[in-house]
Amino acid sequence: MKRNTWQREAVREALEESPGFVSAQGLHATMKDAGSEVGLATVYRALADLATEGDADSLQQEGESLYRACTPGSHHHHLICRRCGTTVEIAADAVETWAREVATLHGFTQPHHVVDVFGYCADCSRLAPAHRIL
Amino acid sequence: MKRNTWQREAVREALEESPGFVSAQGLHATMKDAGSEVGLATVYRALADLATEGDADSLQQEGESLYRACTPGSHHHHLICRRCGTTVEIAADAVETWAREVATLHGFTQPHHVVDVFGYCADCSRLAPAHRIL
DNA sequence: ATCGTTTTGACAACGGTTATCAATAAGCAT
DNA sequence: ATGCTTATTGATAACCGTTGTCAAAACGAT
Repeated sequence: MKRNTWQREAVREALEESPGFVSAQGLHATMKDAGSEVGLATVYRALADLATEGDADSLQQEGESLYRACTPGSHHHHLICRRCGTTVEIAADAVETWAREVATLHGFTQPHHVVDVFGYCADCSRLAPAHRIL
Repeated sequence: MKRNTWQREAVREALEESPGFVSAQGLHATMKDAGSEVGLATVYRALADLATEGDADSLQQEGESLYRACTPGSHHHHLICRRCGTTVEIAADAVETWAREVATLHGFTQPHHVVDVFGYCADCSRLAPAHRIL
């Protein structure tokens, strides 16, 4: 049976207070700074649980998993700032149906999809002129 | 100045002969089995170069980077079989414009996007009935 | 309070990737 | 061809995020 511990709840709360996507290690550091004495392994486990339960979104960037609290049950995608990490949730039914259709068209079943848009948010666009070509 | 070595060319050719996405280590093993004596580090470097030059697509799955040769210059996405790795290149102008629009709408600049669809291809759907719920 | 089972957490181990650095070889100039 | 400069190679070590280990702690039912 699944048990409720203050650690898991602390991770959930810390995640909800984080503005954008955070890494497990980052969240652990934040929590430690805030005085919460939670083990690193526990943070990893709690985040993985939250993700499988649908209470958190996760994405992979540069070899590490990033997490973000999300409204449970709703399927959506993200618009993420490459510099500051600010994230906007975006829903796009058109993309959902497109993904399903293109999969079926090629005989694929049980389709999943990964759709994320990265860029520089308004603020960071202002601060950082294009010294990055991409 | 950029130099041409037989190692880099060997990696390019091995990648082009691979049917789906391959990992750096997998490609290295394949090449070694085929008698090509190329260092692992070199394979990593060559694949990274190919990806930045636009001659290879890359995606991240389960903590590792996978690569695939692609027609240079063309932007497209993939429909990937979760079981056998077979890959279909898909073009979707609708998704391209959608990504650009949603980014601009929220004030984001220099938008990139990651759009990949995973599923079980026709063959694998037949072989593996749904003992995986997702 | 007691008990059985789950969870925790410090640390080791793991796996993919990158850095190191001496040895090699590509490409240019002569 | 020869030498020279410098990018590249490759064996290995280091790195870093993540997961396994396992004894100790604690949840929840009784």
